[in-house]
Amino acid sequence: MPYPAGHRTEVKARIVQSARRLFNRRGFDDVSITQIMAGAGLTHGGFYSYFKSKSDLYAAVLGCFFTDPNWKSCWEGVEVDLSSTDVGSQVVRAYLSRQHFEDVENSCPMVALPSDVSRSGARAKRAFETVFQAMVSILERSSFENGRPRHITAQATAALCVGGMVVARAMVNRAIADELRDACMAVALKLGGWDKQSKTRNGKSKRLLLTGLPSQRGVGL
Amino acid sequence: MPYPAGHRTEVKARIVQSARRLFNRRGFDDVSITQIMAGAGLTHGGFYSYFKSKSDLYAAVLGCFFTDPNWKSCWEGVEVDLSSTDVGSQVVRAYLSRQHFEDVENSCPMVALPSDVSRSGARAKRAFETVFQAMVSILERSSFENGRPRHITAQATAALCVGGMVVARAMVNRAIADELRDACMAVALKLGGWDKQSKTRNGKSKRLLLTGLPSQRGVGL
DNA sequence: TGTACATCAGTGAACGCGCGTTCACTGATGTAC
DNA sequence: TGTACATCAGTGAACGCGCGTTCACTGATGTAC
Repeated sequence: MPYPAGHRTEVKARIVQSARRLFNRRGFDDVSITQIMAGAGLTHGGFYSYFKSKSDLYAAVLGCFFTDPNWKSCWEGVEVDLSSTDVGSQVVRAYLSRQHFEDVENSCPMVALPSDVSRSGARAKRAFETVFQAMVSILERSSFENGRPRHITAQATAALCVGGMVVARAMVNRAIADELRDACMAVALKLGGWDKQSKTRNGKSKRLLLTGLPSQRGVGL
Repeated sequence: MPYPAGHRTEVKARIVQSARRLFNRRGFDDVSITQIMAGAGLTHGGFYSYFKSKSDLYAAVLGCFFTDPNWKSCWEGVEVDLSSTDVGSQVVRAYLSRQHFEDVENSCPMVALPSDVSRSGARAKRAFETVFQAMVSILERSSFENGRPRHITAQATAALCVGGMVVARAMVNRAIADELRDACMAVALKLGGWDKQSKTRNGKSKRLLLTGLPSQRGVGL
């Protein structure tokens, strides 16, 4: 066999990563295969030995947001302790953070690509749905509110986080966008009952990769 | 002067309407000028006597969602009484309704195009921001909650409505999407304090055109 | 009322361009002896 | 260790296509007399 085993797998992952960054920034149509391959250090010709078509890659990219365990980094400095009882609180804070707002390339795809997914096929939508459900289930488990079925509150909280970010990113005025993020964060924390708690519990905190939520051991659905 | 005065204005509006429907359904890049002009009953060649470029039209479309007072119809049967004290409640219900969910073509652009706007220029973002702020101000004025500054709650409620719809549209499973809409509606009504009220007050109800909120007399900002 | 005319809204052929996709080829790799 | 070889990952020229955009033209319109 020429070339070491796993070589193709590694290159394919590089292509997907490049595509993810470019799609997050510019959407599906505005990104060319030449650019994606260049981002992976290759030329366009080789593309079709890895993917059947551009749409195929698109679906793979959306799917990989939660199946690919090889995330390199995600929002440096935003740490979430997965074993803590208030993971929900930390997820909300991280999700609506300035860092997540600014880092479009490494953004959660639910924030960067919802419109594109709406117009896509079942495969992309299924990937989106799974990521969202995973987020809901994390919030649900660490929620403190009892007045209403937790599931309902958790669903709304997740929608509030995603919606707040989506809307904030579509604004011109930075100050207004910041204000909106803050408002959403305050209400989301209230909804989960995390506003009565101390902000953080210490302990060794693992970094939570929000774009890869469900692949985290013991967390996903 | 050949041709009646206002002829061009009327045709231009028709082009914008056609573009709006197509953009809502398929986004910016997947819609061609030929299709837009065909939707307005014309051929592609005439386009450039109305708009400088396709991007120019795009900005005009987003801007017109709130400046154009000539909306023909919007969600037949979904009625909102603008003079009622619980407009907020009605806006929330209409916004998260099954009808709005299904009618993609006549959808609020904040639901159909947020990702596209994020990647666009200042003009499109400014239009988006204005529509959102108008929604917030309606919710704020008819809110009943006093525990927290109303403005914060109103911002979050608006983000929740938009976010719930955006996420619901990006899902495969209809039942899950419906459940999400319901959850968001329940929480949004609670946030505004509208859950303690009777559902509707009667009176002559005007139809509220949600995509054109700010242009409604006495309502917008 | 009828005819000649000027205007200009809309037409459709044509353009260049960049894209997705294909494919014959290259040359770096690990293997066999 | 060295040489010949088979494999195949990656290259880049080439393709057809549809797009945005341009422009010389057509023909319907309202006006002038």
